[in-house]
Amino acid sequence: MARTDDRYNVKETEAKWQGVWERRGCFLAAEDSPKPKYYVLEMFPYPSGRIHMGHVRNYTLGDVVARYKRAKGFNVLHPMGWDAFGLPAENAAIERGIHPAKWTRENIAAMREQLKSMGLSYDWTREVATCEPEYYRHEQRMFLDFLKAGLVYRKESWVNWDPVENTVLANEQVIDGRGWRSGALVEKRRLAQWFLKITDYADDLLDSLKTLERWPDRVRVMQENWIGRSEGLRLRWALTGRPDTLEIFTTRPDTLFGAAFCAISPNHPLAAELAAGDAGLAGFVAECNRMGTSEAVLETAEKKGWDTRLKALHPLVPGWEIPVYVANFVLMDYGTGAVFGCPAHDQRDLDFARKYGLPVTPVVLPPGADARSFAVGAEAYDGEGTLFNSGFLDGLGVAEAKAKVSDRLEAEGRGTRTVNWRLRDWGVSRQRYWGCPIPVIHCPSCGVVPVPERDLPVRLPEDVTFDKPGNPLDHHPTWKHVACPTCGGAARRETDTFDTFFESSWYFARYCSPKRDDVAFGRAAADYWLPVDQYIGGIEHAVLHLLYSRFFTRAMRDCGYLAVKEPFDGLLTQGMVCHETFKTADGAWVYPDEVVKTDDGTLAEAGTGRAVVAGRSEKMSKSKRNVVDPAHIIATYGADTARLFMLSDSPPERDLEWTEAGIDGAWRYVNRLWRMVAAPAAPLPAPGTAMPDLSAEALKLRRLIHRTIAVVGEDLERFHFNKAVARIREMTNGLGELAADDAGAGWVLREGLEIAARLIGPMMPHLAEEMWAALGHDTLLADAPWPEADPALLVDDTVTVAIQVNGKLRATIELAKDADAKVAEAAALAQPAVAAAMAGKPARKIVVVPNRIVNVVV
RNA sequence: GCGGACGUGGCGGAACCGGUAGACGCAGCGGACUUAAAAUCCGCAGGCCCUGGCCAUGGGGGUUCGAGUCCCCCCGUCCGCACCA
Repeated sequence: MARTDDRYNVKETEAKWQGVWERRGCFLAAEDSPKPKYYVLEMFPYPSGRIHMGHVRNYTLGDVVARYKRAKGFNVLHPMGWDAFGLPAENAAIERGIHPAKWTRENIAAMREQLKSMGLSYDWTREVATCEPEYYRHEQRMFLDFLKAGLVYRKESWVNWDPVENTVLANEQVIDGRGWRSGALVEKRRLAQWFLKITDYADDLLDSLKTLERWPDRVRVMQENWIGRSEGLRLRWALTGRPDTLEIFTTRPDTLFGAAFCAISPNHPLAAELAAGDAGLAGFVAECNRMGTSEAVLETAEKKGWDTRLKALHPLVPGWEIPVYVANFVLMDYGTGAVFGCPAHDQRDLDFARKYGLPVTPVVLPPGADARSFAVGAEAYDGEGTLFNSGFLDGLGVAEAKAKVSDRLEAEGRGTRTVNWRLRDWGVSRQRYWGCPIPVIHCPSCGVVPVPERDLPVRLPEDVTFDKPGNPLDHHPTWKHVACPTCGGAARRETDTFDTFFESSWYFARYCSPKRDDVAFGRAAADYWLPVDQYIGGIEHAVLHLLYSRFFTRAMRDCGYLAVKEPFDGLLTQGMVCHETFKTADGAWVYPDEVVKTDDGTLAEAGTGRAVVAGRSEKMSKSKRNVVDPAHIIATYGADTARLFMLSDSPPERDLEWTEAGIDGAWRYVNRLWRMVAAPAAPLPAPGTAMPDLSAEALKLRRLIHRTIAVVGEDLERFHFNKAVARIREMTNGLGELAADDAGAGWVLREGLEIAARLIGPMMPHLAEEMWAALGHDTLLADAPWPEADPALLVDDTVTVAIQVNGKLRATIELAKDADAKVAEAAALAQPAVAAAMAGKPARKIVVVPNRIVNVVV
């Protein structure tokens, strides 16, 4: 447990060095440095009011990179700011009567202090908060530039509508089809909204993923799937008794002869038209519209359809009529909002066909199957095969059949080969107060008019109330009423605000010149600093934030803002911080620090004495109360201990399990390091003393020290922080074992302690400075270069070689490095254990891998 | 449902290109110091028979002189799915 009377006084020491760094401006980035630049960025936080362990992990990782790169001689930009618009501020306003602006600004102040207590090497002079007009004015102008460039348009789209609160709900606010606060059944509504044409860049966003070599593969794959390029055919089907046609999109035109139905989205214009004269269908459409807008909900819901009685004529077989259904699983936003179903070769179509008694005709024969007996049971066949039951396509493979049928339908003018994208344009309108106002004006005579540049920024009014349902901007008595900039007549401001992903799509560029009022960022500064060399944040942002930022960077480039097209050169996605959960018998979650061990070894809640059971470890969340407050940990053990724990054990990309025992272990190591310097095991020579003669033991230790420098450097380059910590611990274990107390031992001990301080510098910067000072230096470790290993100490003259018989380890021997294969063989066969394992049989073969193993096969 | 990842001792994790599985730490056990405890230091430690072996990397197959690592099948857990950030 932490004790303030320990010789290493964490509180004072950490505060002292934080003050020194700040006074000396150690971490200010310079634009005129001769050093190479390095821009390291952690995803900026939403100012919820208190930092959580996820922040501690994220910012510790970034700080290690920043400090390490600085020591390696880079001119480092390492900024921090606030993603300050968002829904929680409005919730606070509604629930607790605090104005979102006040709430947000107070939260920022509190969190800034908490971050500062972590000793992070930020250039705080570059801090930004996205909710301030100094920030968002630039994105309003950017939006208008995008508008001019044709990247912005307005269209109607579907939203979750809460009829009681009179507001649009986020997907997470829809629980089982009802509004989270009102409990009212959620409706889908069409609203006119602003969209950014991210699909214009779909090809490039997809292709360029290949160039992002320092991104995790899984993020690239997730983006690839998200963009979802698919090649297929748009195909028009004639309808019986109607002059118009139904256009569907399919990636499987080869299965057309197995078609059993067509299905259109409940939001398809045809569905709306038919519903007008069919109360049953209208009811079905309304039911579908209560389902919510999220894909996960649609895909997992029971597949349901409504037979419109309308028939579509098969495009290849004259006279073949196919029923047209309205189906809840067809998305209006994807393709044409209409599909044809081939039950034999698509699972969803098969489920649908079974439910509504539609025919299941196989048309692709799996390799080796018999055409006469092949039938589809409970599972659709979506693999390769040979076409049958398919007229002119019979005998072809799937790919050939696709080509042939597409050729014919294109020639007949009924179909068009198309590339379809899963990616949809980015809807940026939000019917919310706490966001950046969209800078346009609606005029009854001129239509949509952009706010003239001279009138920017459109400021968010602060005198609003939250007592009525709906958007406070709409209720404001004066704000939305303006004169039209074009005709001067009475007009109305857009009361929607931007999606908060808007702010986070360009903040990395704002940090390049955060103080400029005239432009979002200086061109020269952006050219110098961008792209971000290393970006670090949670895997939960793998698709949206990162994709939007990639799109924004391209859009900004095309509007002349900057030169790069990819914002983040390297990406590290960290795992979550997890903790054991605790519950009482009646299911109430209990905070870990309220759980005590009773005398008989069971767990109980501290206040009430109620029995508590420990559950599995899960992501720390307020709702499950399995949280540990970083502020408390830092106050008790210090920032270095918390940072060390974050870096030890788990690799950064994996989930990390927070444990009391683990933080204790880190705390013990902090103190152990401190004691090694405060009370060294052997007398230390003065700094800079020439190396005396070394004993064999001292030389061996020196080899360990230099090998550690080498491997820790490699580990940090690859973000293997847990391994780096292990290597440093190995080295300090070695220092602790040093027995001799001659001059050579003292000299090597000093070298080892100095190297220890320098290697832990990026991880535990306060302790490292304190050790460095205690070792007699009057310079700052924060300014010291990264240590270099002596190459002469990295090579050993002997190696340990494993000897196997039939692949099983039987002995290990010491051999000269790079010994001849013959020598290795002879040495291996001379081992008694090897002879015993061979049991008198002759060696059939001997595999020698130099410096590693000898495998004798008998 | 679709997509993605992960699975190694009691626990977190090491193991580079297929070459000594379990580095480093946590918990545990034994000892030293202490009146005692805490702290600290030293030692032991995957499992099973115990001379020496055998079995072990979610399960089952395969390739190889040799597989945690490569291939196929299966099981389990977690994450994302467009208005949370």
